[in-house]
Amino acid sequence: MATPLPRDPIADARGNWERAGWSDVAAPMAAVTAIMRTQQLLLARVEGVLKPFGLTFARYELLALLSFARSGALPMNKASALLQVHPTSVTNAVDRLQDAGLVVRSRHPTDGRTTLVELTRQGKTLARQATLALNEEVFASSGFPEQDVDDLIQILGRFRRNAGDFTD
Amino acid sequence: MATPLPRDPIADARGNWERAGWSDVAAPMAAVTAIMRTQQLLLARVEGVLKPFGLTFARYELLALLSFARSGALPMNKASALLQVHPTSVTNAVDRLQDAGLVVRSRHPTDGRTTLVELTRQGKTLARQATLALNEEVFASSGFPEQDVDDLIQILGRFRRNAGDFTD
DNA sequence: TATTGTTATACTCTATAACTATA
DNA sequence: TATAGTTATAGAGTATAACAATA
Repeated sequence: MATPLPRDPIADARGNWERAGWSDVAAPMAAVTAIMRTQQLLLARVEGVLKPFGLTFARYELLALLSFARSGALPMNKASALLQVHPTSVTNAVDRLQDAGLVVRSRHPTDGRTTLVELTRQGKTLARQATLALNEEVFASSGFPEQDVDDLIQILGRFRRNAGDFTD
Repeated sequence: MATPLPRDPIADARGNWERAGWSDVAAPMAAVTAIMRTQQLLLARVEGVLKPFGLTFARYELLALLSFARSGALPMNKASALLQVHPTSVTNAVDRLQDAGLVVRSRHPTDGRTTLVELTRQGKTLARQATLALNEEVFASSGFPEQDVDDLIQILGRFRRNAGDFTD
């Protein structure tokens, strides 16, 4: 971890915005910037935990998704939709995971256009191990007090719904 | 924007965690995942606004930082520290911005090891235009209600301080 | 010796476009 | 015609290691 700065750079940026005459948007600017930075910190932490497993966050997310799929298998486009990433990103991730022996592709029984992805036994095991590591090393001490966790879930849930992520 | 999902995938993941017996970390997992997704949505929005200016978010951040520097110039390592990115990322960004005529490098007057970065007149103009566009098209309607903005700034500020970003 | 910055290299993820195969 | 997926290609950011120059 780098040396802490003597001052909060985002609070400083907010001050700069206000002095420039943009007071009306200074707070949202600060909030958006803080989300960017927080994501960066959390991602580094998560990837640090996943690295020993040979996984990136994107690939872990796919493994985790599959591990909770009822039938154990998902169509590529379903995975793309649920993970909210581009279809080519899924193709890429599945390629790597398949090379690592963690997933296999198979044909859809009735729709010949569709490719299914499924965890191998090895993939199931690794997904579970990686999840336990994340639970213990990241989520159990996330750095957010309990009330903040609840507030974040509410606030970001409203935002994501508003942004069109889901209708629910 | 892709078709909204019928259900919130993060709420579903939280339910999966609880059913797997990981109730104690289900909420922090959901909060962390929500931050990841929110960052993705915001970044896409920001980069969409910056694209017509030929800027990425990383390069814009550097321009904005320089535009608020008192002397108008910053050492590379100072920029790296304030933006909280790797020094090679700054080298890379400055290379591109210099190619575009938006910044120039110069020698530090007293420390020969240090390289200063400074906005050109063109860089100053573009930084201002891009900022006005972001203010208008992103921050003025960020998708967060005013109270949520304030809460986010508080919650994420606590987290970042706790993570060692700043001491303040 | 320590610091600053660059270079070379490599590895992510992402996106567009063109293409095949199937419905 | 529309959909599903792959391929090729490109570009982004990031990181490590080796190196040069300076303190």
